[in-house]
Amino acid sequence: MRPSKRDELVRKALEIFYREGFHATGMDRLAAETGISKTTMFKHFRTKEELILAVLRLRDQDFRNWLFRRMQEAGAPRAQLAAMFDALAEWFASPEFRSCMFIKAASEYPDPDHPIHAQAAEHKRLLFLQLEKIAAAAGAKEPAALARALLLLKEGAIVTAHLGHEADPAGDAGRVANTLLAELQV
Amino acid sequence: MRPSKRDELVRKALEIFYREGFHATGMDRLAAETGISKTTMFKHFRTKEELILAVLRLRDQDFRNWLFRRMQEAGAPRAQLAAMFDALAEWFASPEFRSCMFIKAASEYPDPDHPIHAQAAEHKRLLFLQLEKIAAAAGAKEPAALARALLLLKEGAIVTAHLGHEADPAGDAGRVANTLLAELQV
DNA sequence: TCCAATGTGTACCGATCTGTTCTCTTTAAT
DNA sequence: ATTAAAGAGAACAGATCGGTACACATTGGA
Repeated sequence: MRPSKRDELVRKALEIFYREGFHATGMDRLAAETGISKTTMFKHFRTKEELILAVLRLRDQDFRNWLFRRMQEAGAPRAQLAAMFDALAEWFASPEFRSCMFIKAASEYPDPDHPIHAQAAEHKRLLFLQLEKIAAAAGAKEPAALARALLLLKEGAIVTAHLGHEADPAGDAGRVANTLLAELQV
Repeated sequence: MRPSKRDELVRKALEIFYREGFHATGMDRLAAETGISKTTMFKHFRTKEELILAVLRLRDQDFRNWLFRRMQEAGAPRAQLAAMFDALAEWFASPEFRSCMFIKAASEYPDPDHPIHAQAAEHKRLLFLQLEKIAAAAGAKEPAALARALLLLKEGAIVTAHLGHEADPAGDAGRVANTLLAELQV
């Protein structure tokens, strides 16, 4: 199995699903827009659901790699935590930004037992684990609590950036985060 | 025009759309589950989109009425702000909870220019205005900034309650909110 | 060179999508 | 009691849905 076409499909499907939504994007349209034949699509993935799961796996890796790389550039653990909101601000400012793919996936597949919903939840769990580590390295008294608080602000900022009229949700979230970092920490 | 059937339709459609999603719910299935004939549905609403817009208007009123009534029961303005997160905790604990209808609507209609997306955004704006008033009444130095921060926490808690594995997102958000209320205020 | 995997193009399947059209029945107010 | 609006029921339209079948082209390695 040459993986090139498969990867190409997943990557292009990611863009289209992210831009248009899961239910709103049919397999025919996917084939037309990617230039990959339906035959091939269904040879690599038995169902649309399997393709979506592969898309979410790719997005999970891409997003976490991107975010934590950006954070690492900030240097010390505490600065890394604050830098998360700078990274978010960049993301929100990009014209392609259309909220978080996993929030959208959970919205379209609201049943928590659905595999797509579960996979989206797994992404959030992995985010939490990485953030908790950094919070511990930053010397937080309660790393898990700090990580949860920062993630609340992150999710809120994403939703608000997509849905609200606010000028700078990432900045707002970052300011709240900074007061938390000043308090919860040695 | 007797409004009873129309209202009944909107109310039942609200439940089903909220539970199953917008694209995932067809008009035929809506007719079957509500017991209201398709003829009647399309007499009251020319398109599915118009029905969804009516559903969102109803949800906006219901939700804001419910939330701010709960908050008012807490008494003083500052206590009202803190009480928002108690109300959220109740909401999250109810078995019907499936995230925020407006976040879901924006997820399924990602284009900000789409009427459904715009209507969802309007709900968030109205929430902000009401919260800003209470923040001002509570004596906040920057009522708008406080309202934005509290809403970030609220949206984050909603998303996390729906998507995450966390035990008590409303409690987490409430604790962060309390530190903000202690700081930003006289 | 030949083989087998991979891919394309196209037609097709039954189901479902939004929305319409028709006839018939119920209902409420004059 | 009459009338006009409102609703039910069911068939239908054209498009699209996820997914399949089949014949043919391209490719890479032995």
